[in-house]
Amino acid sequence: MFELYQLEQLLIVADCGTLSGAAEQLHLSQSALSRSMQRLEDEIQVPLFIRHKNKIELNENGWLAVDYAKRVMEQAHSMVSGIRDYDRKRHTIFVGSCAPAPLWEMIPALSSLYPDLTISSEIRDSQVLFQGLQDGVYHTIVLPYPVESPSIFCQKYEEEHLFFSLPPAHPLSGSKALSLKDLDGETMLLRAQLGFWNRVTDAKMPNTHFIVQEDAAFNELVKASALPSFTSDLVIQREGEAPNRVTIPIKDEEANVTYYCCCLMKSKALMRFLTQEAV
Amino acid sequence: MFELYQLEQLLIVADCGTLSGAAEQLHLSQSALSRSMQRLEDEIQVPLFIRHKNKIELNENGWLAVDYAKRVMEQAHSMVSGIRDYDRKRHTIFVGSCAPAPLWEMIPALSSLYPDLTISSEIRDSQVLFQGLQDGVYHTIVLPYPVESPSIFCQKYEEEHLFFSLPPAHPLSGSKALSLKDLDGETMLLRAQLGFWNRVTDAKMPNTHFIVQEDAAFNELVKASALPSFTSDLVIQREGEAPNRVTIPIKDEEANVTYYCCCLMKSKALMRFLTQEAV
DNA sequence: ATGCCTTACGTTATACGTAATTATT
DNA sequence: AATAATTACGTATAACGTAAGGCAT
Repeated sequence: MFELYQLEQLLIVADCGTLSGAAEQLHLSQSALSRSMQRLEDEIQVPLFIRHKNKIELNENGWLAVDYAKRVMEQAHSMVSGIRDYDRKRHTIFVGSCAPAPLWEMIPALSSLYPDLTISSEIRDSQVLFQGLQDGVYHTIVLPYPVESPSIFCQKYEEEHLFFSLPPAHPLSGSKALSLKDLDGETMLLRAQLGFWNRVTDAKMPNTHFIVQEDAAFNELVKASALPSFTSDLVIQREGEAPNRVTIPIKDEEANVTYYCCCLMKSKALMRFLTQEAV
Repeated sequence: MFELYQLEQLLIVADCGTLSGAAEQLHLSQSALSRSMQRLEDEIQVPLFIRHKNKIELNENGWLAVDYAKRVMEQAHSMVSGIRDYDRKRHTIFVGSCAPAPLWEMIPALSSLYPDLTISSEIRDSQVLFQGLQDGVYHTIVLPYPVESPSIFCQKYEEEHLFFSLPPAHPLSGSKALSLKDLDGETMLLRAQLGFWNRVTDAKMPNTHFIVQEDAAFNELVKASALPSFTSDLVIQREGEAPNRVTIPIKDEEANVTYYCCCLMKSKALMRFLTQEAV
């Protein structure tokens, strides 16, 4: 049987039109390539080239062979990528969360518990997460409500409480507590990728103009801006109090969420990280 | 990139379950196969085997690799057979005839005119031949009637006249000439693969019982039998008079046919054989 | 004790590079 | 003269076989 490297060479030869050009691309001598193509013809037992004295060109068989070779090489490459993907997935824990905060402790906890595995996380709507858990897209998900199902293991993870983060000069910065609607209509800064929190703000602050900023630049932007924004107990726990900002509790019950960590019952072992200390 | 020989080896290993068994099938030493599979893993950069101290087995990646490898090897094999088929067809003249007799001279004539080509012939119904000519299935066909079409080149080839071949003891063996219906109802010997002649006999001799015999054994059977059969001027020209048989002309006009040789106008050059002497 | 896999080491086969040859532009 | 392909010959590399070692049944 011929070998894949010969098919690769054939494709380059077809592309170049000359052996010498193809040989150069292949970092191979002209003569080596010439003989390699001869061996290919010998293997198939059919001429693939029309040989002139100082010119070689593909004949009809040759062009057909090129078509076949492309398909075989594609197959071979998709074999490599397919297996690599499969292996990667086998070594990855896929986590889906309705909000960013739970991931901050979960990912390190899972990493330290499964040091050989990769943790892949994404923030999605709760319904998408729930469906994805059942479809095997996620190994574990974090929802803002508990799930009751015999096939799903669900456990309370942590709470998060939303606060307004106001510049001291803001008219309401002296308040003890505020409602979401109290700031509705203003322009606010908002982190990107907030997950289900966006549902809350959209519902309760329909007239607010949100300037959405990626996580990385968000804190800088807040520091340099006089616009109100949000923070939460988990954010503060992670990043400390924002300098030059007043943190004011939000009275709405939507501002308080309890996260629940779920996985399929058969993967219950995964949840060991809940009972261990995070690193 | 890995090579096809490694995929072939992988398939045998998967089939055998052990390296030593596979190595034997592959006429290869155990150690060579062991290293070859290690190289395969190195190429894909993913483990394919679970290695115990004195046992090796495919892991999940490995089984997936086997699936892929099967497909790649199939592709490679179909590449070889596809190209060979294509090449063979490029070197074959496909001839279709409504009856066997015209082929007896045509095939040698074409062979001597195109010594590098293979001649493939078959006997089919006239409509099938006509369609096949237009579809490119046949390069040239022989019909029992002329064709008038601007895209088809058609030329008279030769005539054939049907005779009864009777044993001397047959009641009608003294006749000067007979009609097909004169023998209808008897049991007759008939060559297989007679093409359009079968239409004639079926139509005009509906009550006759035909014992059909392959060409090879037909003459022997006729010699040893007292049953009537057919012959023709072209058969006699080819094989000589049958011994101990009386040849009687058939009066029906269907017993006389003129063969026409047709090809697509664009392949008219093919028909040079018509103007040359047969070998 | 036998079977099975891996590793080390020396060998062989196969593909390679260099160079010479021929032919074309 | 320059470009391009093939062929001959010596070489290098990559796969191979043998043999040794470890481990399990």
